Amino acid sequence: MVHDSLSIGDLAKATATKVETIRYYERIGLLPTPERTAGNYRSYSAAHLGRLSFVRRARDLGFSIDQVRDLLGLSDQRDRSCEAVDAIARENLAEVERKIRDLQALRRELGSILSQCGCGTIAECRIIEALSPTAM
Amino acid sequence: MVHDSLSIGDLAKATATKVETIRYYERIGLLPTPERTAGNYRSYSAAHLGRLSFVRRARDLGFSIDQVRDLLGLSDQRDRSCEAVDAIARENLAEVERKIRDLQALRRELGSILSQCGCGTIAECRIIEALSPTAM
DNA sequence: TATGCACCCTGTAGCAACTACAGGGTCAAG
DNA sequence: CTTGACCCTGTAGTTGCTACAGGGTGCATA
Repeated sequence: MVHDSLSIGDLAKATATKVETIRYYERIGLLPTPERTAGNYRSYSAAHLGRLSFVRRARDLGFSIDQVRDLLGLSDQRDRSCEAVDAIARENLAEVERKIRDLQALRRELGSILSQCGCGTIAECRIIEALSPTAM
Repeated sequence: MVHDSLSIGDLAKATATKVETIRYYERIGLLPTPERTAGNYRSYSAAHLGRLSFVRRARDLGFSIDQVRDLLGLSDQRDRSCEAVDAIARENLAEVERKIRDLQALRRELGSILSQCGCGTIAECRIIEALSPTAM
């Protein structure tokens, strides 16, 4: 591992992201501006790869860009006051736990649809109930 | 429970949704067109409430409108062929399980940030690693 | 050496999924 | 009978991408 630098296309492939999306994240300050080659090509490191992977997964889990920024801030600004970090972490933890519960309910329901299947029609589908307020 | 009909504002409050968003969902066919009162106000039932709750939660979990439509289809069209339903359920189950794994990794990391806190600064933050490809 | 071809660059415009008015009607309370 | 909270339709703006247009880079290969 002497010069493990990635082109924007490599990074895009490695993270299943569109090249345009990476440039967009750079423009809005979610990814740091990378080095440039002699020919003005962006040149990324493993750190960029890790950060972009995180962003993509967090976005896929339904966090907004601003929430992702907060989460990234937890690792970026470790010289920040502990109270601020704690508040962000605590808030996000509660949301993460709620999402896990919702997804587990959805998984149960999808699983039961699959186990009913192999017959003709669905006996009784409770998929809407799975994510309804009473299932909290 | 004789006449449990809700105004659009009631429904909005009950599901933490903007009134405009509910009308938007109706326009794109995600919510059925409700009854109208004499004064042309939308009048919703408990079924609408359940459906909208489901939509909001699924959206919050990172599913696209089209994916939500598919999931709703699982409960709406129970006369559909079993193979189609099975395919949709199976595909979504895999995605749900991946999201649960990602959220659990994120929860672990947020939890460890909180347990470290109460001191001065963060010892070592692995929040990015929590959602990096190797954590799969 | 040149000439593809795949890739990169900076724009800018379009799309998805809301969100926020503008301009006006409905209705229960006082 | 009017005032304020709510509702209506319609359209324009915002967020988070996504897709070109018009052009440069760089390597293989004829």
